[in-house]
Amino acid sequence: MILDEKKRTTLADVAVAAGVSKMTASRALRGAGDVSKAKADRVRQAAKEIGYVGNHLASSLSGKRSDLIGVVVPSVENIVFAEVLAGIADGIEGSDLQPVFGVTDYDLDKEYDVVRNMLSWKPAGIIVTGLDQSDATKRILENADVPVVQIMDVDGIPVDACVGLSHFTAGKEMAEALLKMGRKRFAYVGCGLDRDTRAAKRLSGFQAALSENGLAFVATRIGRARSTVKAGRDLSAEVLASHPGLDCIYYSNDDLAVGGAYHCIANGVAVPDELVLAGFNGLDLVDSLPIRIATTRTPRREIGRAAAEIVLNSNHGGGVGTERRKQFHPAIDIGV
Amino acid sequence: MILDEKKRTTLADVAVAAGVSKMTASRALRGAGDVSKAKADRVRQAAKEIGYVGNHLASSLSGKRSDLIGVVVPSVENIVFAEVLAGIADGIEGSDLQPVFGVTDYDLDKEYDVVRNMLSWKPAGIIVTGLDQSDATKRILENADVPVVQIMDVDGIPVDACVGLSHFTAGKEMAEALLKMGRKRFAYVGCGLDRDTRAAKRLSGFQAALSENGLAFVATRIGRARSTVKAGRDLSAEVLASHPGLDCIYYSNDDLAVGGAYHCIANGVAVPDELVLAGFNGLDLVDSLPIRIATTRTPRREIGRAAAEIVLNSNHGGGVGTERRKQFHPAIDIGV
DNA sequence: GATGGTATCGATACCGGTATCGATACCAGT
DNA sequence: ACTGGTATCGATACCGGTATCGATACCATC
Repeated sequence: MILDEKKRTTLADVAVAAGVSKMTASRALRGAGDVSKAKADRVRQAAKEIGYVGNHLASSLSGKRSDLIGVVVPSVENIVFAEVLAGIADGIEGSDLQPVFGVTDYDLDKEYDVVRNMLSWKPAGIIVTGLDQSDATKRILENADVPVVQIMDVDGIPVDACVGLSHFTAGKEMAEALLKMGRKRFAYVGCGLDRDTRAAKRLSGFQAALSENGLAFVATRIGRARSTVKAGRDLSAEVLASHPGLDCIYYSNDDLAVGGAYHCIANGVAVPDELVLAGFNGLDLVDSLPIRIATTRTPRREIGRAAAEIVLNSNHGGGVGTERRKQFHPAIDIGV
Repeated sequence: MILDEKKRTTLADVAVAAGVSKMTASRALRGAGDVSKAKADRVRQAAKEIGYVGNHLASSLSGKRSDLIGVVVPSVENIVFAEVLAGIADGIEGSDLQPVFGVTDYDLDKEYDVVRNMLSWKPAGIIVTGLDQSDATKRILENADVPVVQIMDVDGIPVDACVGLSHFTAGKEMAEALLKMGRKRFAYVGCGLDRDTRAAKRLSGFQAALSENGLAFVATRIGRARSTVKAGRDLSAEVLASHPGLDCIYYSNDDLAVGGAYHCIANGVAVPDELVLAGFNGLDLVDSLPIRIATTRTPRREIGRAAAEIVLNSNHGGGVGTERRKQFHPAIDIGV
């Protein structure tokens, strides 16, 4: 069987078909200069006819960078990061960049491995979650000669560029808003704070606002499990049982807060009159909840898109013009 | 400044440091045979000392396949696919494969482009959602000489391998369970059925069971928007207003069903006594809902993991031994 | 001692593109 | 006619690994 050769068509095939050299074909297809319009058209035509698809591996190896864009997130199950991914997908739409992702499980050593591994693809850019990597990770990022965008957080010094919001401020502003509503007896419910440094920053911002007003948390419940609706429901039940008279619970995020809402609905706790629940993120499922809870609306998708655009610009125009620090100022929704 | 050379260390550096040839170093680091234990140790030692990290692009270009595993999903915002991604991440853990993802937005043409583009990375495998790609897409998948795993669905003929469940059966079994509860006046609420063929399969399974029992949907509401909690809430309100006396609503998925639940809670509709709500997927947020709704619990994470393992096996052992069709039989949760 | 087999290693040719630089042609200016 | 500049193209050397195959050494067997 001589027919049905499995071999993919290569640039050389295109060149032969168009009657030019490989180099000219390469230039024509990339839109690089130094090709006459006539030949460029012939090349494009030939490529289309024989169904040529470039080999990304070859061009990436040869060229300075690849068409891959590395995305490092702590978890993909968390809808927040899924939405960030969606934003990134939006941002690179039409640019033939492709996202590769790595998951760290909030583990700094794993993060180092993932980043290191990612860099060996010579990505066009790398987007990592948070500003608080280990020193070793930051070092390889700095030396990598690749645009680095740290996302979600801006409370700190970025390696290169960062896009996100101040979690300290977010926590503080939420506390101030709740204080203005007249709330006085606060509890805090959170999960995984030792690993999620952004949640910890929100907490300290919240606490700062409380102590400025001579207050402090009446109760604190920090779970070690993942942040889930179920965990929120359980922890809320515990804290409400052990500390009667609370008038507000601040959660480390919406998932937990929704769990709290479920508990209140099931047990007839009047929300928000008797008790105000406050989360963080402004997820879809919060909006349609039969009761209203407070939350900070984070622009997840926009953050992803902005990060992708920074990478794009860095590759396109040399990256000098781009903003190195893009801070969003999320709105607070008090829940009526 | 001669120091601080940006150049990454390469395999040649390792070879020199270990006093062997590039080829021997390559073999030692990969664990390929034909290397004495003494030299292999020396190479590994040298690699560690100079901090060598292999260049994936070069090895991928040279080798038969890359260390990339392509994942094509219709959407990443949908928590269902995010969980599948998490399962894939689980499955490839420890295998130095990295997932690249492409998003199709349920668009067949875009799917073709994404798949085609993905294949040009010579991935170690490609995981695509669903069995119902366009003919052109199926053709390039067949000819690609790459393990292909189609996920979520098994109602049809896979290109290569598939992992998932029968959506027709899932719909049918749910209907049968609800009929057994004595429900008689059914409504259907769904979104995006024209593009989500699996939801459409569930619907026809459900209808098949109904007509076997001499019944049919009293009302049907098909939205064109994305499946969101909000859409579910709105559509539920509509259908309940226009068709009083319904005793069960089947939704195309849990997101919509949760929206329905929110509507019922807010409007005092007794669930499940007066009205049973049935969704699909068994999401986290359904479990902790203050009222109980019916759902089919799909093993999303397991599907992802199984798909990754099929790819892994195909690369490892030649892939002959692996199962080509893995069907899960999801449990139905009737919601008390 | 000749022969055959196995274990170990390295030289060389790729993989499929891109960067670089020199060659050629054509035009304007003097 | 000669020089200089620009536009266009191609030959060649990589990019950093892996596949292939031949060379060498060492041992057992006859």
